[in-house]
Amino acid sequence: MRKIAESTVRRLSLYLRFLEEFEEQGIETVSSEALAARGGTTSAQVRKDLSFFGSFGKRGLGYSVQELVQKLRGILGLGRTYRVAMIGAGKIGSALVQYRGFKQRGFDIVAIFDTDATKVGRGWNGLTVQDARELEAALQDQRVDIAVIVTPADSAQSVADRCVALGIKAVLNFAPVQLTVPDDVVVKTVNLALELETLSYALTNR
Amino acid sequence: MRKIAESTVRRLSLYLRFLEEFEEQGIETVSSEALAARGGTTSAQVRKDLSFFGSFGKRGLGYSVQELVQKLRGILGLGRTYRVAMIGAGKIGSALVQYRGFKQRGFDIVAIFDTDATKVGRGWNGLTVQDARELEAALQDQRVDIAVIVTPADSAQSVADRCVALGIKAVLNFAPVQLTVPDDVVVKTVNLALELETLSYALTNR
DNA sequence: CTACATTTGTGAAAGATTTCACAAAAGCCC
DNA sequence: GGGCTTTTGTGAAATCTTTCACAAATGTAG
Repeated sequence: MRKIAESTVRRLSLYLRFLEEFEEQGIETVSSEALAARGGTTSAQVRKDLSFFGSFGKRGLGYSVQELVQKLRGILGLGRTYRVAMIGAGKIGSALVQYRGFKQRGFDIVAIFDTDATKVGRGWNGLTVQDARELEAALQDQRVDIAVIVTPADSAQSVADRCVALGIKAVLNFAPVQLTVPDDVVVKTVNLALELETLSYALTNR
Repeated sequence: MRKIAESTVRRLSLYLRFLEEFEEQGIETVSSEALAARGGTTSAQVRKDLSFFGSFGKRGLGYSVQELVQKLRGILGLGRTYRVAMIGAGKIGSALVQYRGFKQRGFDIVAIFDTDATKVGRGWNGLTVQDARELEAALQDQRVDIAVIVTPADSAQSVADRCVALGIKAVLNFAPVQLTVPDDVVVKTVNLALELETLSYALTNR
């Protein structure tokens, strides 16, 4: 498939959210203009984004909300469930585990690890925290699609390396470091410091 | 000042992190090449990014680590402290409050709010959770630079509106909604669902 | 002091993304 | 069915971002 810009994928994901809202409200069709207004972009952008994947609309009418929801789910790969392992049972991990949207969208947390002996063995939303030293043993015989790294900065890279060695191809990283992984592994890093600094920059340069 | 791309600002923020590492290691000068290698970009990109703000290097030698750290701090507006109000005392809020990098970089949390009566009045890292209904009363007579919104999705917009009314010009939003604010207010949204879906897209289209 | 090795800073070229603008399709009304 | 209105899908143009490539500094060694 032709290479699609990350910005496009992010917008598709947003459109999906808005379409789901519309669906709940019982709205049956929507124009690119309406979708754009909801998402703070332009109708041309919406049409262009969708056009990379096909033509889903009806001229003169707009898009069927239901149909577009399905198409976008398909495009984004949300027609299946993903098995997620969380490494790090600290505050952020805890917050994530309880985040409903996770499960709702088909991301099932199937294992949680930590190195802290006081945490290992404790229950966590129906799962038991396992010893991070046993990562390999625990994950060898079960499929994991996505690793969420919520460890301190200094262990994040070594955890990532071990996940890669286990064959995991997608990592969501909350540790404030730049992870190095092979080309066939995708990493998304959520770096709070970066977000704060873009705010600080914006506040300074006005 | 000429408009600078957000991607550039984010990279500057990354460079700063790497330079601080170098500084700790006692490295005194660094080339654009070395900085690029650390950050997974190219030397031309590093030089171009910096060139928007001045010329900080010495030809044939590179950049003084110490000097560049200072320049970048200045550019990013990190030469001061920011007063942060957190609205929502749930798990994510809790994780953020304990995140060291926050205070370390000059972002001081000065107030925490929640609507939940069982949380109001409780101590939280040296602060007392205040009733969110009293947001205006509590913030009217003290400066707040940044609001961090960590509420459920359905109250995020109304909280944002109230922050805007109080004159707050920067918002870091963790609620999974698109916030609408006037042009002179900056919003950064950290949307977990979006990140997961770009991963899911990447896993699907390979 | 000169030749040489580096490495910056920056116009220009290449590449990517967004916006424009309009023909083509589709429904609606008479 | 014909004319009118709406709205898509998409090449082309405009804009933005990254990469290239090289002259200009700067230090070093002989």
